[in-house]
Amino acid sequence: MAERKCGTLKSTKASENKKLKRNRLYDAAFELFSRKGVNETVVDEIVKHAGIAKGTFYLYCKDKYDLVEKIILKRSAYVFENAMKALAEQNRKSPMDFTGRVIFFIDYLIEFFKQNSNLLSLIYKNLSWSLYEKAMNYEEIGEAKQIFLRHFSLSGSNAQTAKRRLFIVVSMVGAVCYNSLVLKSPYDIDDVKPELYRCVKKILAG
Amino acid sequence: MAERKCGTLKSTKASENKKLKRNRLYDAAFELFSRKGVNETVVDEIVKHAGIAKGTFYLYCKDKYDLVEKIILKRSAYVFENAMKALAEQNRKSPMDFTGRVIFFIDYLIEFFKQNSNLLSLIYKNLSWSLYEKAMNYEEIGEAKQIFLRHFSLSGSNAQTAKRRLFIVVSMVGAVCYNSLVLKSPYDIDDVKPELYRCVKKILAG
Amino acid sequence: MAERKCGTLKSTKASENKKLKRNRLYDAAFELFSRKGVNETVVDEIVKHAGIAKGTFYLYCKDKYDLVEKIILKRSAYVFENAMKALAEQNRKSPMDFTGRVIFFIDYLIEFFKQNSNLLSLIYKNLSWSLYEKAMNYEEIGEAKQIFLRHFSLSGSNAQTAKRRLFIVVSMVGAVCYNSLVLKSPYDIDDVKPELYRCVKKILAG
Amino acid sequence: MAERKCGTLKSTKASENKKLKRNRLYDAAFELFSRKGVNETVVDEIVKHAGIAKGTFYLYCKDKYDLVEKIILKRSAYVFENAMKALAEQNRKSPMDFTGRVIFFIDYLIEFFKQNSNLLSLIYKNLSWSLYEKAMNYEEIGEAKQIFLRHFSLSGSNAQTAKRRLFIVVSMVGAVCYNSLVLKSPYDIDDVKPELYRCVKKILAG
DNA sequence: CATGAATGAGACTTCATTCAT
DNA sequence: TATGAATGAAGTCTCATTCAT
Repeated sequence: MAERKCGTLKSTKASENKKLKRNRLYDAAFELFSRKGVNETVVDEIVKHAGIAKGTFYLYCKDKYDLVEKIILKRSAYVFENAMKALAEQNRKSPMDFTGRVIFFIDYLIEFFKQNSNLLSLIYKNLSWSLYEKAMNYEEIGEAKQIFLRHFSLSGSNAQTAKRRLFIVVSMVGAVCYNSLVLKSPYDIDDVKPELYRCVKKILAG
Repeated sequence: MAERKCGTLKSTKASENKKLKRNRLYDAAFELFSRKGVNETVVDEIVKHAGIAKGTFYLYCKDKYDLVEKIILKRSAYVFENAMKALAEQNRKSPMDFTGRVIFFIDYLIEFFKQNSNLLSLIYKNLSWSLYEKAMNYEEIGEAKQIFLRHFSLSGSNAQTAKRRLFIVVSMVGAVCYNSLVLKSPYDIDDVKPELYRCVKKILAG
Repeated sequence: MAERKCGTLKSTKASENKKLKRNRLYDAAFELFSRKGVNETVVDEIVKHAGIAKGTFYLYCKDKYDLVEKIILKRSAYVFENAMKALAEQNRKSPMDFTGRVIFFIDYLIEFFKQNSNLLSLIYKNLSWSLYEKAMNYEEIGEAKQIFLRHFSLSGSNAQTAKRRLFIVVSMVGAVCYNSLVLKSPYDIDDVKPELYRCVKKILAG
Repeated sequence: MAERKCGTLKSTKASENKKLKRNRLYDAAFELFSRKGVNETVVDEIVKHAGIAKGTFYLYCKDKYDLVEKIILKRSAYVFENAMKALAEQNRKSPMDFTGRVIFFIDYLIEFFKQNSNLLSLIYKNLSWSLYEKAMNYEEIGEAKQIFLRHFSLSGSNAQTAKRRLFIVVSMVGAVCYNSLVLKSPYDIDDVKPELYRCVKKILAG
């Protein structure tokens, strides 16, 4: 009887419980996907690490690949949000020109991925255009892109050129990071950084 | 006497047959790996397409992943060899400066991968530092790298900086091509090319 | 309330079902292992006979050889337990001296294996010292050994000698049974029995 | 032309060569069968070790199991022949009674198998009544059995009893050796020997 | 909502045997 | 007689997904 009264309370508790389970699932999956790769991680292992039943897995996602995308989007949004906040804060303290702001933003991401190369690896290995588009629909992520493009449109540049230039910068920085941090190429990211930023500046210089 | 002749003929026929089989295997596997991805391609399908028996598959490679590497290395060496030849030929006809030669080389590769984006996809999705090192041990591939670095050493630049600059250029070009040609991002490679080459020039300019 | 009852019922039903499946698996595997040998029995056949899916097989054992051991240990323990019970019962009805009890015990086993030579065959063909040790950790099996040794220690004999004598008796009886019942040597076990028991008595006589 | 003349010589050479190949095949197979077991040894490995081609394997035996039997019979005959010779020699030097001769013979075999437990293992693991009968048709092996039985018939004993007694002794000694030398039971053969010979004597004593 | 036993298609790989040379 | 590349049936085991409870 008491139980019936607590209907609302119960559902709240249940939904909290659900959220908790989802987080455990996401974290366990991320840890395994990063460490072993998506194909090499089996659902059995994920649910065991998450402490949930196998059937429950399919209550939270369509399949393993759907889960990868969800995790990537969630974590990427989080990083971008923080990067934007840090940029705003820094800019408030000591205003920077456009190139300075871009470099600051890139540097923030590089420093983050230096500590979280797992995530970078996961993103790169599961990249697709469809995922990229989904990401752009996230407010936290798409905003950065818009700011970049707006600068060029304000400075009277051709919008197409601006987009392509962004595309090249992102490709370049991403690839260099991936090679350095994930493929463990012999080029340490800290050694490459000066040269990399020099390149970014040159490209942006128009 | 007839017998002796037969002996030679025999072994020739057999080894020709063997070569033929290997090529059929490599081609069938490449077609499937490119079209469907390595993990999604099953050995059964490869051998059916190649018209060989399943057991024969394991006569030519340790397993599916060994085959991927063999195919990538073989095809990459082939492309690089041709690119080097074309560069030499073109340079003979109308000599170019260093930057011109680099751009020519890059352009040759881009044009090739435009027609063979399957190979580019296969390479990227199976890239690892170990594979990269194996590639560099191929005369046809490693040579291009050496030529690039030699230029910088001759021009009195710092060797470390030269290597890093090469690393950045390769990362950038590779990523742009991959995104354009494989991920089918909305940026057509031909539209991006001018901007891309402008970036390459700026980076090389020192 | 009804729900709570259901809960118990559910788990009972499920676990009963599970036990049933396991027994079907064990029985089918035993039948095939005995009739055709372990190596000649394929998992496909076992699961077909047991009426379970292939995957289910690996829910109950690591592999085919793990299953053999499990079956041998389970059945051996069962036989030994019954032999001990029969011995106790018989001794209660008409008490026997030590040698008499040993012969009774051996005779019980021989009569059992006469009807179940399949099991004897399976045991012998998959015998190893490690399996022997696992068997000795079974209460039902190890106990018989202890009783035998205790007799000698009580009668003041050397413990080492007792153990070796047991070892010889077990080896002898086992081999004679195996040759007679499994290898189908022309020596019928019933014809050899008198001579065999005479040997046992002589050996035990000290 | 010269070749044709040498017909006889050639065939001799060829047959010598053939014999050599057969020996290499037998020795390589024995080494592998002993070390890894018959089922775990693949034909490919045998021929590689023997330095012959795969197809040649089937020129010398029907299949792997046929080869095992051939090897066992050949080696067993060799051991028995030597044991008989040693017994005759020893008996000439200092004549022994029947039991003494049996023990000498057993001891010779045990000492041999102590150095060649591989062979004992191979024999036991591939024992069948049909193989036993083939062995008895070998002069070198069957003779020992006949001598044993003749003794009993001369001493007026029942022939059936004699055969059974032999059967029990052989079973007992064989099993004890197998357990000690092959299964590596904790009972060292040298420790068990005195007790074992005591048992043999008691059994033979009638 | 949650569970986890059961499923079974299908993956990879091995290897005894054949047969054209 | 000798070869060894080719065969392909047969083997073991995995794992995403379902569904009765």
